Amino acid sequence: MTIKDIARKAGCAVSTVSRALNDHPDVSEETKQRVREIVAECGFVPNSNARQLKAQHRKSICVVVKGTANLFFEGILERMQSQIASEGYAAEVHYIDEDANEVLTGAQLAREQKPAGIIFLGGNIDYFEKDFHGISVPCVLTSSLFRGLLYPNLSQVGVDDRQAGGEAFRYLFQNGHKNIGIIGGDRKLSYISRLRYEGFTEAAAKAGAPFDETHYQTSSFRIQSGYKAMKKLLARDRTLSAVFCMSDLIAIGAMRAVHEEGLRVPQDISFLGFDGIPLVDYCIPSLSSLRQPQEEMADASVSLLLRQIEHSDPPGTVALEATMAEGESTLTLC
Amino acid sequence: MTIKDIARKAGCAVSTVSRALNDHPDVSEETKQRVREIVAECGFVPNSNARQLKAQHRKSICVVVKGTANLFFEGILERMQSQIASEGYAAEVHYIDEDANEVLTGAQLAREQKPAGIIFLGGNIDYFEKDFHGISVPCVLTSSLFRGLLYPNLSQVGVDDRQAGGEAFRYLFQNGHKNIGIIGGDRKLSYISRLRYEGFTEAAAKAGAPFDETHYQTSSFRIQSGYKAMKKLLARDRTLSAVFCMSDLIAIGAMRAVHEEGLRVPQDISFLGFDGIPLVDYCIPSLSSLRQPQEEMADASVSLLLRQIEHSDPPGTVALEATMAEGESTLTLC
DNA sequence: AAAGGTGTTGGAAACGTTTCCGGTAGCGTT
DNA sequence: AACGCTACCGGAAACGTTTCCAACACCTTT
Repeated sequence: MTIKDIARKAGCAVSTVSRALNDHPDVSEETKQRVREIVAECGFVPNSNARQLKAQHRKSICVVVKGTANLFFEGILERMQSQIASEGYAAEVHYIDEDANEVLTGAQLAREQKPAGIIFLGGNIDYFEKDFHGISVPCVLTSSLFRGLLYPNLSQVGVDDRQAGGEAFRYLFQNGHKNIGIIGGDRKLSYISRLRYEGFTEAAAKAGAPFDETHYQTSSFRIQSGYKAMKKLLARDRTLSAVFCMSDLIAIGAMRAVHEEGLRVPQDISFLGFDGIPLVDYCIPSLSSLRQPQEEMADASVSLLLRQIEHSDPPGTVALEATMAEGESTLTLC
Repeated sequence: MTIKDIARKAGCAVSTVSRALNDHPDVSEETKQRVREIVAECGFVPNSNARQLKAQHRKSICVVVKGTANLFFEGILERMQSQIASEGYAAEVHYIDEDANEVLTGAQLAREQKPAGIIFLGGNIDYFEKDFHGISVPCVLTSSLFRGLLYPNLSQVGVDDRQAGGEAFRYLFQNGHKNIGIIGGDRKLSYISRLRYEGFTEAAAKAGAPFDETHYQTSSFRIQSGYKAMKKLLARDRTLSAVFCMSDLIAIGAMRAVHEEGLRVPQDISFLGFDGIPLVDYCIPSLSSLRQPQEEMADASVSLLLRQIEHSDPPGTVALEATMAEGESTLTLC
């Protein structure tokens, strides 16, 4: 079933059918009506490959997500999907491995599929200048605020992770915690982990309570990994009064580890998570968390991208703030 | 940059370049080599629209997921992605609204994009005969085992929900629970909820402990919804000794509600979840759950679909079993 | 020397759209 | 009667591939 068949049935030329379907002004209302009827009757849908081949671009936005089964990204994604759809674009989600190169994936997508734009959700994003050579697709990086990426078409949306790290320290410190542990990503590989760490330690130094390096435990951002990391941390030092976890799932795993060791949260040890996924309110005890504004991140990403696509606006940067959402997992000591 | 440019640079015809790129046997090794070098040098990637337009089909599999931010589907999806990728197909994930018509979405996808196959993950799946009229794309429904769908190209993968419902009852009953509540989906709309409910009540009747209808509380499968449902259930009857929740997230929300009402899990009230997402092991207390085999579901779905696609095998049905994963949330009364 | 086979290549059609360009009919104006 | 204008429509080229068919060179067989 092609446009040709429709043309034959309607007794007109293919070009007329095409114009009718695209609501072109120079085809009579009568003909349009007839074409539309036949199309509806046959359940005809234009072939998108042919359409896009001709158009040389596609009205679709690719979202490259690094890592799965992570309620934080899911929340953002959900919102992005609906925003993208409401603008008349198709959203295509591509999940990639934790350790895959997201920029390369993006570059391949750009060359092969020619989407109207790409959103990188999460990930570490390096090598932009190398892999994106010769590509000029509008992109948004929704993760953190990087410097010196050298790709001229890249917008950025994210919270200020360094500031959030400082916020984490100040919150715990103001509640009387001096002996604090951190569970986060590998600071050599994960830029956001490095930023949050730096923000935290700088605030600590400023407060005259320098962070003890041995209290940093590297972990992935998964729940199992948080559990294991906490066990290791406890094996080294059982006197910690609080732990800052760089994701809520890490914190949930860590709280379980603490529970199994016979310690209570928050009486014996306090926890502070990061992201503010809906789950934090339903943990027992509910988890204090630095909430990243998921909706705003999604909205800002989509609107930046669309402005780049539709009005050729230059790429922009939207810096948001992580806000403290207090739960029951942090004890006030003093 | 098209195949034409490559041909010009290589000093041969476009057809030769095409054959070289597809590793056709009747082009000399020497020419292939030359073409490959030029392609690599220019970073050329063939236009997938043109390719697919010619091929009349795409080497890609669409996955239609109903509902987001649900760790159960995410786990399956993750596995599916890797299986699909390892078979050389591209996986395209399309999330749709909780209340959208997934079959219609699938039909549209089939007609517009012509994927090699479609996997429906979750959802209620109705109207197949109506919406899929005239379409013949291999499909798999990964959710539950339905009857009478009337689409000849549909495979099914899922656990036996009716049996699992019975299993849920027997587990709680054997542990001495007589006064049991259920939180699940709307049985009029959600087929899996109906099946699980029927399995449960039939087993209850058989055991001589018929289920009290007023102990069924309708909910969506989200955590917030589970929380609210449990509050309602408690308002009606505080003497329940156990609650069977049709998803783990419902159970987590419900346990929080119970906690806020000053009851303890499992001493005052026991919980049994459904799905067996990784999170259940990290709850406090850890959640007993009827585990659906995520990996097997993903593997079976992909392999059924591929057999339909590649060998035109007839669609099949894979019935799996939900297995009890005991946690700390159920108390043995006797 | 003619015929046939093999290995390699080029030309051209085809996939299903969109869009440019030109054409026709009907009408009013000069 | 000739002209221009508008409204509508058809033909054909083009998008970037793949693939069928024909062509050619070279070698082997008769």
